[in-house]
Amino acid sequence: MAKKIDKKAAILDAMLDLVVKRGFHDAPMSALARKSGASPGVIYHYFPSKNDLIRALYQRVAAVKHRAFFEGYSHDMSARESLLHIWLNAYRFYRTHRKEARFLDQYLSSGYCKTSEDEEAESADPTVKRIMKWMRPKKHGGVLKDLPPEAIDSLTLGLAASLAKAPKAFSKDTLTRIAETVWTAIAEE
Amino acid sequence: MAKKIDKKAAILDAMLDLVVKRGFHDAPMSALARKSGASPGVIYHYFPSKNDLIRALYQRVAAVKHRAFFEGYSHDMSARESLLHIWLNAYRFYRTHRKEARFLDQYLSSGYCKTSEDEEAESADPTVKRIMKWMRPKKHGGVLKDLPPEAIDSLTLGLAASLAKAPKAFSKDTLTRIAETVWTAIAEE
Amino acid sequence: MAKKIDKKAAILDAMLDLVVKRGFHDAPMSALARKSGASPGVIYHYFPSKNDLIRALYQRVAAVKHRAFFEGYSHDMSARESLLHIWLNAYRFYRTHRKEARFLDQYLSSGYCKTSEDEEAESADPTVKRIMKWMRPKKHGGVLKDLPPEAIDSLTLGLAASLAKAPKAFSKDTLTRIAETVWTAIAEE
Amino acid sequence: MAKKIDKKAAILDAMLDLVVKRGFHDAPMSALARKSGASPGVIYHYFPSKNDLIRALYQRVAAVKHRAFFEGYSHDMSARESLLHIWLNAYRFYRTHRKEARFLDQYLSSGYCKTSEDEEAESADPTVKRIMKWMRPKKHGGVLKDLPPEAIDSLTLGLAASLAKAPKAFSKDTLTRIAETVWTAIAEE
DNA sequence: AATGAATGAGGATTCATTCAT
DNA sequence: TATGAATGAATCCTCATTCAT
Repeated sequence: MAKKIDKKAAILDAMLDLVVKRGFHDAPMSALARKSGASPGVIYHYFPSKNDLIRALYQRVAAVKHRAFFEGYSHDMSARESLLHIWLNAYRFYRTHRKEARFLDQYLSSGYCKTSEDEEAESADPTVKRIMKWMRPKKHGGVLKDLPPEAIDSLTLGLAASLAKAPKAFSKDTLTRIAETVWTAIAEE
Repeated sequence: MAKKIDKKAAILDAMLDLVVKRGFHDAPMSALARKSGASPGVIYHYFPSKNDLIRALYQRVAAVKHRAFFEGYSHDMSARESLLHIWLNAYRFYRTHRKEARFLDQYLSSGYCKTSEDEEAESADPTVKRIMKWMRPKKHGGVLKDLPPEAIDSLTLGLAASLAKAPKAFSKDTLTRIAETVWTAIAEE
Repeated sequence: MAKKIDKKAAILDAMLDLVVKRGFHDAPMSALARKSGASPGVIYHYFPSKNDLIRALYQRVAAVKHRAFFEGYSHDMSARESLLHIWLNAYRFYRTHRKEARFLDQYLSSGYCKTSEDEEAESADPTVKRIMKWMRPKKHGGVLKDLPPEAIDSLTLGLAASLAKAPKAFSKDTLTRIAETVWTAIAEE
Repeated sequence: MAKKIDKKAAILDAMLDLVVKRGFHDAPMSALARKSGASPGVIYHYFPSKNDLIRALYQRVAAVKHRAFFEGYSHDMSARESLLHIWLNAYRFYRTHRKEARFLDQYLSSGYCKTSEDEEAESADPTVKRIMKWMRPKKHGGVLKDLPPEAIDSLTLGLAASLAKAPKAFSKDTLTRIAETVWTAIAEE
């Protein structure tokens, strides 16, 4: 039964690699079989279809990302502390999971996911809910300037993702400085 | 001969639509033929292969985007004015060319382009060169805070692109306010 | 009108080249157009179809070959002289028309010609008829040993064709010696 | 696993038929699939491409031919006996394998084989090497007259192939007589 | 006569998926 | 569970041929 999990994981790993290296177009099941060491037959034993397999991969990656983002986060942090903490976590995740980052980019832009369930799952999480409470403009009960949510997202997590794509990693100091700059820019007062 | 251009354009238009609606995976030439009203044969008369066709589409889109970004820009603008101007142009472009925006996202994340020629062409432009001169940290001869280029890019054009993805358009006032917030955040002093 | 002939000839020349270089499979009209400098349209002005074009080419080649074989032949030669003369002509033709030789090989083995008219035309020639009279076993009124016609053909013209395929040309002396050896082998007495 | 071989063989058989009946041009994979009873998919499971399939067919045919030529041959035969034996074998092979003969003609003249590996394999065989030792002019250590190798080949195997193309088979007596005529013609003394 | 864009059936090949073993 | 041969529709692309100009 450990085997089961291993094989499933191996298949997902191989698909991750494949999609990152060659794109969703040009990621055939035959190549997946070769790469993963699983026969076409077993792949379909574990996943009902290619679509399901890819969605499963997305969910695995999303779960890992979610865990990484909130690692070490505690409810008694201030809004500022929370943001800085999560922001650094995000950078670290994107930096240490470059394949996953590239996969997410592609998955989200490719329209491979037709359903909107994906995000719903995310926003159902109580921790996320709590954070979202103050991660919004003051006039909506939060602590931030009056900026559209898209702007807030882009200026925080979007920035972390962009920075993680740089060829070299940034020092914690640099990152903290940047995070504080951002905080100043978006926080009210 | 006007027809020639028309047909080529029609094919590219149809491919843009197709990729945006269904993704690079699931954008077969047969569907393109149907959509564009061109026979499979002629498509290959105009483009040597599907790859070339997609690259040509990218180049067309990139050229339009480039023109849009610098529309109305003049060399006697101050750094601040330039940024605000281009930033608004970018937002407008992404807003009025949503298909193009989605295509670019997908093209760049899918690895459909293996060559790096694409960006090189962009940065060879003299206007871009001139702007890039001051769009960098003060210590490198620019007017900005000491931030990595990825951060600058994300905080400016990345933000514009994100905002453009919002369901509703923002008023010019809102946009200007956001742009100024950003300027304050990244400009030195 | 000289142009007409030139263009037709250019097309046939190009096809000869094409077939010899790439084979009947892989000799598309598009390549022919490129090579010959004629547009697809004109090719179809001169030849009703690809099949006809190839048959026309065959006929041109066959005619040239026929002329070459009987060049300098005169009716007052003895059987032995005739054979030697024609045999040397054949060798010379295959040697100086290597493309034509390769084309003939291919044309005849490929079944591109479904009709048997091709050979009929040849054997209708009065000169050929006269020669064929004594190029047969004595008991059928000829001057040769009792060998099947296939053997005679192979030992004479077949041999000439084979020799012509050698990398280097043979001297006239060598050829004459070989021809005499053959004559001795197949002539009665 | 016997099935595997069967299917591969069935595919090759069908291709042999196809090429012989319709030529290399006009031997589409679709027709092959129909004829062989294999789906397009499996054909590509067994052979990476049409080219490889045809080369494989050639190699199979060449191997059969090779075996047939040397059937019953023993090293203690005299040169004369060897030649006669192999010559008769050759005739028999071409006579009983007319499709194979036509295929070889076409394969070799069509330039479908670009590689020269094909012949190399043949001449690496030790039996062939041994025979080739005396199948050459006396002055090169053989037992034959001073004739170019092309001539020797044409006068022996070429002749056998030609005879086999005759509508009717020849009696063993006739063949032996012809073989002896040839031997006399090419052997020294 | 000449062009070359246009056609669309047909070519080789791939690929998600199934199924006998 | 696992295999990998088998399927056949769908893919990208070609090619003989036509036709408006």
